[in-house]
Amino acid sequence: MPEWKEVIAVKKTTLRFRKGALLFKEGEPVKGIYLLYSGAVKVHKKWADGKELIIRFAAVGDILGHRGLAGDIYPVSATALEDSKACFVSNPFLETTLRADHVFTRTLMQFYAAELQKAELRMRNLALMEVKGRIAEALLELQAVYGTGKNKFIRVPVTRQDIAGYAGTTYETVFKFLKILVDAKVIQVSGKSICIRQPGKLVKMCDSSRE
Amino acid sequence: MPEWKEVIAVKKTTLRFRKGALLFKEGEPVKGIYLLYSGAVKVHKKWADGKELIIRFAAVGDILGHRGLAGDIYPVSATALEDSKACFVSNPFLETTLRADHVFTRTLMQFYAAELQKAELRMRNLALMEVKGRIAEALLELQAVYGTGKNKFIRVPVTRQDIAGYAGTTYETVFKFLKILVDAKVIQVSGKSICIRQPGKLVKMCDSSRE
DNA sequence: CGAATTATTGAGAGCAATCAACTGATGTGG
DNA sequence: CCACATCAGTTGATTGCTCTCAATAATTCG
Repeated sequence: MPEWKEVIAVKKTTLRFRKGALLFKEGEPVKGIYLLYSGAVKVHKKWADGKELIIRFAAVGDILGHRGLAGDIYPVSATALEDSKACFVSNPFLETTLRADHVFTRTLMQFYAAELQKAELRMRNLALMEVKGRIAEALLELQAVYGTGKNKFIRVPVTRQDIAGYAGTTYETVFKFLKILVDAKVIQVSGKSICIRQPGKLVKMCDSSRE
Repeated sequence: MPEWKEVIAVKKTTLRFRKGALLFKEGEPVKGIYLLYSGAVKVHKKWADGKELIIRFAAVGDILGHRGLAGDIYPVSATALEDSKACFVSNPFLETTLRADHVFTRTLMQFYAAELQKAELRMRNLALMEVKGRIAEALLELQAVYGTGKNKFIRVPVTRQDIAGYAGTTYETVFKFLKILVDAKVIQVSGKSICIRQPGKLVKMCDSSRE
């Protein structure tokens, strides 16, 4: 866990969340931010018809709920992908820290700037890549965020529904494309775990000429 | 212009940019940030085949190039939509200000947080809305950013190419949909100017049930 | 006035969403 | 133990939208 994040981790109000539990919900008043201690969390935003887009996947050490710093209500929801623990930092405590520790404030600002760059990259991908490419993106992103364990399998249980939610497509489309990838031996699926066997081929199959 | 931005505007190194001129370019080393004094600027990001996505439209008072704070090179380009003036703030000066003025640093951080929220909203729209809805978004966004002058026309010259670039679609598709909107008397076009006559109907025609 | 660029329009193809059907696993009541 | 229901996972067919390409019209510019 990056050192700077320990500044806010001093306040050890650790909360536990069962798989599927909500850390916070879109529209609720902002009470503070969370620092993920263990587990995995998805941040998502609703749309019509029960559709939603997964904004990002958060791993151990990541900050959650910081979007709320700009307003009074959370613009997104956060749901545990597996049993997780998170350190909760209340707004008053955060305020005090921001006022007292200017280095921390600057580091947090740079963290925001970096998040913004990622968001822009993702905006571009969502707008210009076609669905296959976005699904590939989702897989690569999951691996980048959570890493791989034994057998090179991605270290988090993901449903096809989640992949669809991240790629901005439907369950069925994800299903069909994953099947193609499995048949081509580019990836391997076992239960809720996925293993990327040939990342290069994966990218190539999405013909999405990268920047 | 918001007061707080004047903190960095003290340094009056005002630069002029002709319509179409680049303020900075994707991939170039970051030299500083810009504060737009007059005119209008688009921020865009390249992709394959000469395609690009317009990340945002900036109006007078907006900050440009701040994404670069997180890295050494600009992740995006900025191009003047019309003759513009921008106050350039070099990195060293910005560094000094950030170190000295902590209130400014905090305000800038909150600005980032707000930008992040906007980016997420846009991510969701780009991923889940269909093309018509995204074009409508583009029009409404342009009006929100630049406002309207006499005749209620949006106060900036926009090409259909730019609308396509913002909506993540093609020139022809924008052309055809705008024609439908004009025929339905929802909007009005005159040269490079656009006027939204019936915003409600515009939203409805995109069937995109809003949040 | 001719050339080159840009605007406009139509036809066609391809992709992905939707819908519907099927499979198999699990559970429930008789 | 079996018949039935339920539900998630899986697959195919269809439809509609949007991109691409191409052809024509209009405009700018030399």
